[in-house]
Amino acid sequence: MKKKILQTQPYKGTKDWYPEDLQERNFIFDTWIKVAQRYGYEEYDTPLLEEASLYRVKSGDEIANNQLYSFKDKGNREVAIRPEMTPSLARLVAKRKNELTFPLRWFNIGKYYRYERPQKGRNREFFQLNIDILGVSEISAEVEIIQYITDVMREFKAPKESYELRISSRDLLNYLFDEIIKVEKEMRKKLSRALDNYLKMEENLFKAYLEELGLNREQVEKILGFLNWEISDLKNIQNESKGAKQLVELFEILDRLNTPSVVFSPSIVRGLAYYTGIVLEMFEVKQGERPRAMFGGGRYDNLLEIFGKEKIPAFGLGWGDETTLNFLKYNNLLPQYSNNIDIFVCLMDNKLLTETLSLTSFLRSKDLNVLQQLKTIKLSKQIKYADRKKIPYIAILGEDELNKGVIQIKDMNSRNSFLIKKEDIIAKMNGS
RNA sequence: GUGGAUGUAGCUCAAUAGGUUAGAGCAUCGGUUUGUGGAACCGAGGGCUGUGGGUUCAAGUCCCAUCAUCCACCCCA
Repeated sequence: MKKKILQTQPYKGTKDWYPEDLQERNFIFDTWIKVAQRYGYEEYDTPLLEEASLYRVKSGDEIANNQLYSFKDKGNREVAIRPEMTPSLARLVAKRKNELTFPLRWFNIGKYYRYERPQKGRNREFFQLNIDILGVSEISAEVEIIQYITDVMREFKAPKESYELRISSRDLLNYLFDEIIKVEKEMRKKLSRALDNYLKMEENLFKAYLEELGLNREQVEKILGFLNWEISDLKNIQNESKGAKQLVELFEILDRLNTPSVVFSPSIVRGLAYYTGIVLEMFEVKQGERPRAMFGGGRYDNLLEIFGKEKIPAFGLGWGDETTLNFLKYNNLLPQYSNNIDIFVCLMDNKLLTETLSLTSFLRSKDLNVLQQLKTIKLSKQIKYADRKKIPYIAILGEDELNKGVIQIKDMNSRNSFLIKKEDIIAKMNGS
């Protein structure tokens, strides 16, 4: 019988996280968390598994069926691995709606699965930060989340020109559809997708595409006009369009706050699902390349409808790990890898094992991260090992040191070593 | 789901036109005498050439299938 040899590569669309990789990921997570807490947001979590129906309520949604990892459990329940956070968030909020104190400011960093064709920045398993504010219908909610984004980018030390936060409004889009070109439901869907692609396509091709969809010349010209609107144009229609009014207000505030890298961009649409007002999308800007989307978010005021509860105004975003990692790598903003080990304790002789271990325990009790050599090999090998691991100090406790009642400490950078009483080690290491 | 490109050691790549036992650099491990690292020199391990089948005296190389990766669509809740 031939033995089946297993492959070492991970399941399609997933990846392994070696210590160096995990440290990069944690750098992102730590930054997200640190800034979120600075804004008073509280962390929550939900199960990885949910009943599949939670994602199927938006019936007819092909995506929910095709890209959902789902299966029947042993009790014949249809279960799905969560592909996004928002329905779960809605569930948690709906369940305790009457006892929660609004506004609610919550965040979570979690793992998600989507069954789709992997490509750059898009895997089947991915992580996402979800940060949401619930219970505020005013534009100040948008402002706060945008400030959060800006602060995270600042923590990342991302140059202003390396990214661009594009903002638009679903209400403004509806104004275009209802008042300017007057189109019906089906056409809106197709048009929304087309608009989303505007910046990717050449203008002639874009025009041709719109005509192909069945729009007349006049409508096409009006759409192109719309796509070139700036905030100043919105001021003229403030009284007719709620979206325009909100965008004008939002950008006035962002301007006064000197918010970097934010632009009004009428082509931002963001999916079709539940967004109701302001929508935004973060883009990575590279020289000589088309900007690439990093993450997005928006206002979704109909959140609790599926649970038969009263609506709650909400604004939030989902920020993925992979695109962010690519962004930080490209801009060289990731910290150098470090294993955080402070000192390496050599083992000179098996007879000295207990003495050595108690030295190590002592150092650990002083809050140092200590790596202990566990078998006696040549000292040069031990030092080499510590060097490879870039440990800044090593401690040597042999017969000589033991007789004198001292420890030998070696500073790996200066290559100097000195004898010292173990009680004085901490002060010496901090002082030097 | 559609179209295209690519799979050789941990990594980057070689292997004339199909022709011995698939090579090199980097990395890893060991040694250059026994309590002191980075260099240099010497040496070792590591490959079912992604997987399965086919053609052939002979396949890393040609053909088919399959899996995976990358790119462009689709989509992005």
